[in-house]
Amino acid sequence: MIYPQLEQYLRRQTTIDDASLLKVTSKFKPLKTKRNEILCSIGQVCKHFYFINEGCLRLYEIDDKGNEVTGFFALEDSIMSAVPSFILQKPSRDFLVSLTPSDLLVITKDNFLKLTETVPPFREVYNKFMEFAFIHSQMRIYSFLGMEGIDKLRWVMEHEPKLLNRVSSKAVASYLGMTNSTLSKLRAQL
Amino acid sequence: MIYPQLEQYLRRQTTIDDASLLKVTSKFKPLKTKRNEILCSIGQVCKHFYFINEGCLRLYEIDDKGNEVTGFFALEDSIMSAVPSFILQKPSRDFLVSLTPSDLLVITKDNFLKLTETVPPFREVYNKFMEFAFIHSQMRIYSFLGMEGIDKLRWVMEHEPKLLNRVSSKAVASYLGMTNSTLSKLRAQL
DNA sequence: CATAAAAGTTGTCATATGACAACGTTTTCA
DNA sequence: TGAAAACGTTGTCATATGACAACTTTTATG
Repeated sequence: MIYPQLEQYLRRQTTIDDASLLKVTSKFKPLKTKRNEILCSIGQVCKHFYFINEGCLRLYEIDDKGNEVTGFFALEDSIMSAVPSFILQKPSRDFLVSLTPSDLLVITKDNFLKLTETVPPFREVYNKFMEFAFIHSQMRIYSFLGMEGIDKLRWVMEHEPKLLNRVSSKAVASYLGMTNSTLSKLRAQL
Repeated sequence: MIYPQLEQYLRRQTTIDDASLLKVTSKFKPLKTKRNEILCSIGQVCKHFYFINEGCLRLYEIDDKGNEVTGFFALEDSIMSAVPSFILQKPSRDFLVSLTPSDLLVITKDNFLKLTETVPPFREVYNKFMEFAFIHSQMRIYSFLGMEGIDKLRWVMEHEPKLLNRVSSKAVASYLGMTNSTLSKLRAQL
């Protein structure tokens, strides 16, 4: 067991024999990051995928007005990347950063792709990640398009309570599509 | 060539030999729908995936206030389903309907899953569909969370111009997260 | 530990958009 | 074809939220 957390994650997502498991995990390398360390910058082509042992990653853009908009948060025991850039292998429109000091495992894009082609259970894991990511994005669209601010806040409290403890107000606001000060006022309202 | 459009779609998405292609396409059955025909209703567990030869499908929810919120439109030469329900095999929170009379090919969930397990190129096609769907949802989140109405409208005009010709104003408004009347006023502004 | 920078709070004010209603137009289908 | 329903437009009004600023609190770092 080189990386027990990653192994458990893979076994939870799929049925995988020990040989394949080793084939997969051996391609990952440990990486410790600092607070606000940039894993992929705007303009870079993202060449890595990450497994989070501990910590928190954030994917976000800067919109036309210069405001940050958060696309995705990922916490421990999940995988993450600057997905659009990783998939399309085009310059990223997003930053991928570790919000807190994090304990990660990294795999290169080439190794990642080779594994999806040669280890069917790994392809399944990747596919499940995409399914989850899509369903999650759809939930956000449904929840945030119509709702008023106070209801969006309640929605996150109910559906992603961890986030509110782990992430700065500023980042939460950028995730809910409102300004800092509006979030602060809504919180005061309860 | 039983279903030339479907075959072309598959060949465009992946490299697939004729035997596999036949294995896949033979599991689809033609289905003609009327305008506003319901393919999956709220509460139903979605058991099918669809390929669109011609027409337009819409996935939408009814929010707490009774307003429609559109999660996804799909036009010809793409595949679609009530994805969250299909994946999780839980009662759907969405309606999946054909906005216009449509010419579809349908495959059952069981056959679909079997194909993803036994025909690797088909798994790849499904995976690419999920990747596209996720990237598209993320684009909407980035574009719609911060933007004002007029900019959202401009965004769709630029990125999905087909939609505005094919789809009712009401449906577009529910896709942009605004009311009918607001969209109408914004259109008047140009 | 001290200082600066970042984050969060709160207030005022302007405005984009929702709610609602009245009305005209288009579509549906019996 | 004609009646009824659905759709789209436009107006008025109320309000949630953004913009901005002043201030306090927390965090980062030498």
